[in-house]
Amino acid sequence: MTEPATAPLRARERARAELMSELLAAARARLEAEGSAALSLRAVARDLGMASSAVYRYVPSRDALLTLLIIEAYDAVGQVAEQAAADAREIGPAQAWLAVARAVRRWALDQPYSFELIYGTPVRGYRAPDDTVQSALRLWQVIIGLLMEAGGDGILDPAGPDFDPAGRMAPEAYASAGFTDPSTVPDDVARTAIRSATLFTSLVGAISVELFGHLHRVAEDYARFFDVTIATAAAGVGLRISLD
Amino acid sequence: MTEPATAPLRARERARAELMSELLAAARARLEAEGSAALSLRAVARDLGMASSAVYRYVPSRDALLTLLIIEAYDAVGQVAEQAAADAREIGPAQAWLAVARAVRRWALDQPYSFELIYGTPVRGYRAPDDTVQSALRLWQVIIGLLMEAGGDGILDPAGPDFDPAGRMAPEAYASAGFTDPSTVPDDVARTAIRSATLFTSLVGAISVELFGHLHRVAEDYARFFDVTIATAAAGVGLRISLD
DNA sequence: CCAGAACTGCGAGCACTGCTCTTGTTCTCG
DNA sequence: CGAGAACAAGAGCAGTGCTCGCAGTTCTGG
Repeated sequence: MTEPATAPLRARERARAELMSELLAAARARLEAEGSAALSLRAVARDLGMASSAVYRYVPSRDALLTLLIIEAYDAVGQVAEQAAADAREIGPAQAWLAVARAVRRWALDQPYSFELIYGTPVRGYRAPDDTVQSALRLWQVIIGLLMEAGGDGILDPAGPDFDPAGRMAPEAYASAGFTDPSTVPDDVARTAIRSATLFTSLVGAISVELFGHLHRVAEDYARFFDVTIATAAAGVGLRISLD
Repeated sequence: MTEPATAPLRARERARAELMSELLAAARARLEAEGSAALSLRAVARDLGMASSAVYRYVPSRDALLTLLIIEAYDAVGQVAEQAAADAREIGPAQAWLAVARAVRRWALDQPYSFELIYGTPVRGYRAPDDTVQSALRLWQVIIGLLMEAGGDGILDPAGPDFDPAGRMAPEAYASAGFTDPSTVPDDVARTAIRSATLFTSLVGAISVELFGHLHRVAEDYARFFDVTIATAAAGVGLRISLD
């Protein structure tokens, strides 16, 4: 009675929204604690003190719940990268990339199960719905931004092979940059796209390898090894990072 | 009566060994078909026409069965790498590395679930027993061998940062090369070790990123992108690969 | 040769999972 | 107020890993 028109059905909706966020919080807690494989809908229901069947009023399936957590994770890592890039604006794109990479690694080490959720083995039978790509793109855009800036500064001098500039990336990759017709994409933009993918790969690779235990008894100082790996890959695309 | 001394208990042992290999074959088949998460001991038992409880006479747990498959997978990928390196002996270490990387990628694409099993998210609650490291090392040794060869040829001219040569790798890493005292490891060997880790990281990273769907709508020609990524990383450690 | 030990397989059962369906309750809105 | 939507709970199904007791088989040593 207090609110007109738009508000009448708020009571229930608010309860729903509240429970939904509690549900997500509980799910995230279990995820961080035990990993995605052990995330059980029944356990989350118990945490909330409700029957497991009731949870299905809010989430259509366990996979859907995971999808929500995946989006959260993509956003979290994207936000971390954006923040790191913003903080490092003055030290130049090469050192900024190192800062971003370190921040992402830090995030991954702090919440390994969230990292696994998005960059590890995909959940079986799971195909990423389009809801996730928007969030997944945030990290990419940070990388591309840094490369564009470096290109503008004339810093880029790749040590690796110089790539065919056109036709190697998917058209959608350019669409987000505003190029509706792939044939109009300038060569340097195309090159930037490929290079960004290489940087992305080295970042995910370096963290995965460390987090999944493949450096066990191989490297000793993981942080240092990470820096070296990132710097090496960056050098390949023309970003010269100086370490310490 | 036919065989003396050593052979009398063969009947049982042979049956056991035979069933064990059938069991592994069935498990591998299910793994390749549906992935490690869906690998159920009961299903394997059904495939063999025996009760699930009987399987526990041969394998102590599901995780132990996975461990066996993990070792098989490590050996398979190691064997693939060794073969590729042997076949490419004449084209020089740089191009040989490209050939090895391509062969490993091919293997991963052909049996993605096996790749995931060893280089994807580790199975929850699972800690690799020492049985696996021996097999896991085979791929490393191929990489190190190629780098040593390249170092001997004087090809290496890293574009990336020049690493501190000593103290960065774990002592065990050198032990396998015969250096019991890490302080006696020559600088160039230490550098080779770090570089091998970088190459390894780029290889695993490039395959993971492709296989786990992160290039979806980003790259178009995955094989080409893979080559570029490998060549870029290789350039960072001084291996100059030329792509056709 | 044959008794006892070791090995092998089976079925039932426990606790857990995702998910569905039915029943009953509560809220909302015309 | 009263119809209908939204909600919560419980039972139940099919599946999982794993354990235990019971039965048969095979090997081994006296």
